[in-house]
Amino acid sequence: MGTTEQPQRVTMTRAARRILEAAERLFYERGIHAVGVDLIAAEAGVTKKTLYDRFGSKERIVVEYLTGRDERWRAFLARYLDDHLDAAHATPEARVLAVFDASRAWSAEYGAKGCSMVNAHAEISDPAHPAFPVITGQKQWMLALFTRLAGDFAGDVAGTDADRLGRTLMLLHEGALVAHGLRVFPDPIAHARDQAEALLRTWHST
Amino acid sequence: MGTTEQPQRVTMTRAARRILEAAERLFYERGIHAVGVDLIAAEAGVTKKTLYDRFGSKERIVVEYLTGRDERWRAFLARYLDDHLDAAHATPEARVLAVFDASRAWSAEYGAKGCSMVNAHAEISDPAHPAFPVITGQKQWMLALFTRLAGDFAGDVAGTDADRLGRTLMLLHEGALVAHGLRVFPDPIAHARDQAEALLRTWHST
DNA sequence: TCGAAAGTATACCGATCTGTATAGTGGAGA
DNA sequence: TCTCCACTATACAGATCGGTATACTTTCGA
Repeated sequence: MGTTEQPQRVTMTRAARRILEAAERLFYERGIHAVGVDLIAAEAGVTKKTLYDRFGSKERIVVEYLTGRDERWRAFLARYLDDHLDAAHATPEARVLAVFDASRAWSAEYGAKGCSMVNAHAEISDPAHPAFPVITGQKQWMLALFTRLAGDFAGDVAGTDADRLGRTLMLLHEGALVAHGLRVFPDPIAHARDQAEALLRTWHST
Repeated sequence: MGTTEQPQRVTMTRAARRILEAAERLFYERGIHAVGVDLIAAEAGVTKKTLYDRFGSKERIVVEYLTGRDERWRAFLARYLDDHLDAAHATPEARVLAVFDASRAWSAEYGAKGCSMVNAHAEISDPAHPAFPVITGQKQWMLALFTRLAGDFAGDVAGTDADRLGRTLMLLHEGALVAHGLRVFPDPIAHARDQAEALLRTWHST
């Protein structure tokens, strides 16, 4: 083994990008198992040889799909907060509500079928699947985010109150994504935002 | 066409029941597209001929799986409320919280991977699929249930307040099911219950 | 200029997919 | 007793699955 092996990294050529774009759209809209590699290659205008030269396996494309979407969401959120909050003077309340606003904007454009992580988890049963940590990692990251923001708001000593509030915000947000994807009622993320606002208003009296 | 056609109804023989039981378990644990009819037949200890004689198609088994699970959940809930509430004297608060308690008990036993409707929706893209109304119907039923209970609690004139509260309870509950399936944090349904309790306590001051 | 990398085109592999065909068995009711 | 009917057993059809092989072309930087 003279050369350094790097079986992990994908060389992101132009064709690879088109493949990933097609896969992201198809996986999200139709589900992972319902989409074959032949269809992905065809939609990307690429031969299967190229697809396997770049990614090596379908499983790999799935992992890349989920990590890519997660990264784009986090970048979208960071930019949204930058654009809509005065970093120095924004209140803790405003920060929390801005997350819901960002999620609403994201979902309106890219989230017609709800959360891609939840949907992927429905299709992946094996916890040893390489996509599993991506899915759970995204949820843990969101929970940590809400908990941190809740800590800024609640300002208690032990942090248990921040945990409680963070988890409640997480549930409201997660429920809103599901309700959005399933069209349970109109604009559920806006409703979640309003209820988060009311929750923060009355929080210290619980 | 002398005989009355009834292509809808499935004759529920003993073999059909075993097929459905196997399908329910496999579909829920591994996903719908990941499970083939050969596997279902094998797990049920039945030949494929019998499977197709009873159900006619895999799609039909999927519909029967979802409707069956929905019916069982509603029966479970009704029985739970009967057993844990004094029908005549239970307060509106207690009724709402009992729904969360029932959901927690159900999920502990049958809901390790979250909501089967949400998971099925992740795999079914076509709104014309016969399973679609089953999925959306279950969510609408739950929303109507929460809204009705919220109406008993809020007791306003126009019902808009009941709608608001019902939707919030729906989001909390839906989020808890997702968090439970993804193991985002321990016992999210109990947390949702506690937060619903706090929400009802402070509701009239919003 | 020349060689490596990235790409196309096409054909193929074995496995698995949903669904069907044929032939036969066992039991229960009229 | 005879006739449905639910069932087993096995084989097969045609399509699609993920993945590979062979041969050729394009692009581009050292």
